[in-house]
Amino acid sequence: MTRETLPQRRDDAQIPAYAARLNPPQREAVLTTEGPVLMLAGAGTGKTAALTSRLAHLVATGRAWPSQILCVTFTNRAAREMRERVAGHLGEAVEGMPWLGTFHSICAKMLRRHAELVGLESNYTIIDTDDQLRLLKQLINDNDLDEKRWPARQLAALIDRWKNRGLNPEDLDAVENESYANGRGQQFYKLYQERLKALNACDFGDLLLHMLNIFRRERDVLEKYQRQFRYILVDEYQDTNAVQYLWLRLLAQDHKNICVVGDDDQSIYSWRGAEVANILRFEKDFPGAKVVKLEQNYRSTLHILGAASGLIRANSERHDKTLWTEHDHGEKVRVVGVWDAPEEARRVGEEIERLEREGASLDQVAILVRAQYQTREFEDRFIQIGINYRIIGGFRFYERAEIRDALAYLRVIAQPQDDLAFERIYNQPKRGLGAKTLEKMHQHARRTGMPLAAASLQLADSDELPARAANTIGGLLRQFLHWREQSDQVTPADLLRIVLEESGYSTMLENEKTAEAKGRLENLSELARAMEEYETLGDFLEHVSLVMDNDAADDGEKVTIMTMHAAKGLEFDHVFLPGWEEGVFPSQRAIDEGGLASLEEERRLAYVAITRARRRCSIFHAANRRIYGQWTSSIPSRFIEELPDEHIDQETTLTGGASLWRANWTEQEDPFAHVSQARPERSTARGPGWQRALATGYETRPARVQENKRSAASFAAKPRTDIAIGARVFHEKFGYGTVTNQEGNKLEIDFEHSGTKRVIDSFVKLAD
DNA sequence: AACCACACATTTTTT
DNA sequence: ATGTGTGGTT
Repeated sequence: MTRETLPQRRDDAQIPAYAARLNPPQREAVLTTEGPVLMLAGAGTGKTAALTSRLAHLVATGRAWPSQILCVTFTNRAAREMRERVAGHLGEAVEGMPWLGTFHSICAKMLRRHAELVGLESNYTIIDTDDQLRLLKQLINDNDLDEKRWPARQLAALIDRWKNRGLNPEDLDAVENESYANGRGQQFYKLYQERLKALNACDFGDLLLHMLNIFRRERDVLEKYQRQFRYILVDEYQDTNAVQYLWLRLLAQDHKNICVVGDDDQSIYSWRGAEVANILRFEKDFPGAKVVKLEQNYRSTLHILGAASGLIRANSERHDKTLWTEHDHGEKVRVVGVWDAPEEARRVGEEIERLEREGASLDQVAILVRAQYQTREFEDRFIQIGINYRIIGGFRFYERAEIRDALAYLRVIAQPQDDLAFERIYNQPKRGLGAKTLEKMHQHARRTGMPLAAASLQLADSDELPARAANTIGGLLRQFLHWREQSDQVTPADLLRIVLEESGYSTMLENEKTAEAKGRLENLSELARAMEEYETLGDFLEHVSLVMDNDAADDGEKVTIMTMHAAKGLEFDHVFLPGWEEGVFPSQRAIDEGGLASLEEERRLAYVAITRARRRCSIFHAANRRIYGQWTSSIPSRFIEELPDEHIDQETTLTGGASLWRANWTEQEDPFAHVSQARPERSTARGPGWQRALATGYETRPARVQENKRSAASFAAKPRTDIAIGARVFHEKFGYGTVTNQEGNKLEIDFEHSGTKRVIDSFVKLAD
């Protein structure tokens, strides 16, 4: 961020390298090591530089070892950037910082050590939103609630909100409880938590909440961490929610060496529980806090800064800051009105081509949109005219079906209690197992309290299932036992390859001779490749669940297309901001639901977006746009009017000035007339990765899976004590019979009408 | 148990 | 418009 070299000072000799390029406020923030520090850092004012220098300073002056500093960020990207820059300061001499990471990854790490305190094992699974939703659906259906009337999504959102606020089920008040299914909110929250515990799993919110609960309940654990972390640094403090705040406060309350950095003008996450209030009341929480304001902007030209500052001034709830810069005016922010969205994409495309001709790097060009659906228009256009682009966010690598299937296999191997994963793949590839078999397995699992996989294995060893299904299930489960043994002996990547072959998953895709299947296979070998750097399966799975970003091989220069939210913390020479229309930005939701508060949040988002630009910023608005397949006309965003005139240049492709804008488009006869050019086919080009994967090859011989009595037995539930050899019993399917043999909870029964069968004790009742 | 057709919501944003 | 999830059909 700090690209400028400040005038050299005479006393340089006494200033360590990491502080030499800092301005006076930054330096103050770095050198004030003891006690609470609040760093109010406007956009582009070099807060990361200050933060990383502070880290370097703490280590270099011997105040703390890297392992004694807790440094929390909000996103993985920020953590990565921080790590790299600290490494730059400290050199190779110091081993990386173990406690630098996102709230979630740090809590996950802590929780592995203390899992037993909240009823989990240390190899617990972190489930994602998808699994969470499936789980909740099951709960809702099992408890005779109409999922149509009380959607799982709604419950998921509520639970998330509660967890963000640090509330356990028993902490809910009547109002909260009432918010789902007529007062069953608490009941379902509690059921959900119990279910997670049984699955040895937790969701994202739990990572924080469990650790907070532990800190609240277990003094000694808290004190251990309080002693360990002599210094605490928090990035993007304006984005912290209640749990994060409480968690930090507990950790810092002893020595109070906590330094938080943030900017209330860049608070754009209130919808997920972030409380700007946290940053506003920091001085009350930590009396005597040193407040440092960073106001010199090193990033943008004066016009860009002026436009952004003018816009944000329209907000009422904010700390007034005066950003200034030594840069020159540069070009004014351009505001361009066009007829419709395709024209918008054409214009942006043309300008990018011009920038390219002028020698600009595409890596320095970004298109920032309000919502994901806006990316499509640009994607189509760029494919057509051949501009390289990358879309950040959107469909993620780890969310693709084949990747999730592969991960599900690995999860079952790593964590036999992971029912959700097992359910996902028990018939994938198709094994001829269906809903009926699943129902049987569920029943048995519930009756015995065993995990689904274990219950299924036991079931398969009995005669409860049709022979074919039993064989299939038994075979699959024994494969899992085999893979589980392998998992200690081969690398995670090889394990995946073995599993994909032996399970028939690869074969399934190979038989499907479509381009799509090829792509899937390629994705899977990409996954295996990505796994090479992990030593244990557990490490890899944790990485996958916490670090969902996909920075796979980025070859060549590309234009970046992403949401404004995702762009926070980034900077580009050239920024395009399309879709500044009422209803798109500010979004319709913000307009009709949230009142002033959400409108101000949208405005902060606009501020964030504009301040990403270093040299040039162009704002577009279209008169017509297709949203959800519907053509809609719209008027320019109110944010455009709020930009100070002296910093912008307006233009429109329509006849007449901007003032006639509205009259112009309403009178146009046929808004659809020129919109109908054919779209090019989506490119399906595939790299050579897939052929390479085939050529490389590996053992493809099917597994020879031997009986594994030991592991099977280790799954077994407690045998019943009320049944003995000779007892007369009743079985729903086979009728009455006499027990002729008992081995653990497996019975051999001579049935009066069905002959001799092996069944599981929980399936029979004692006959009277 | 696999396949197909229809209805439906979905589009903010992320760990 | 597009994708998902449900329900009905073969």
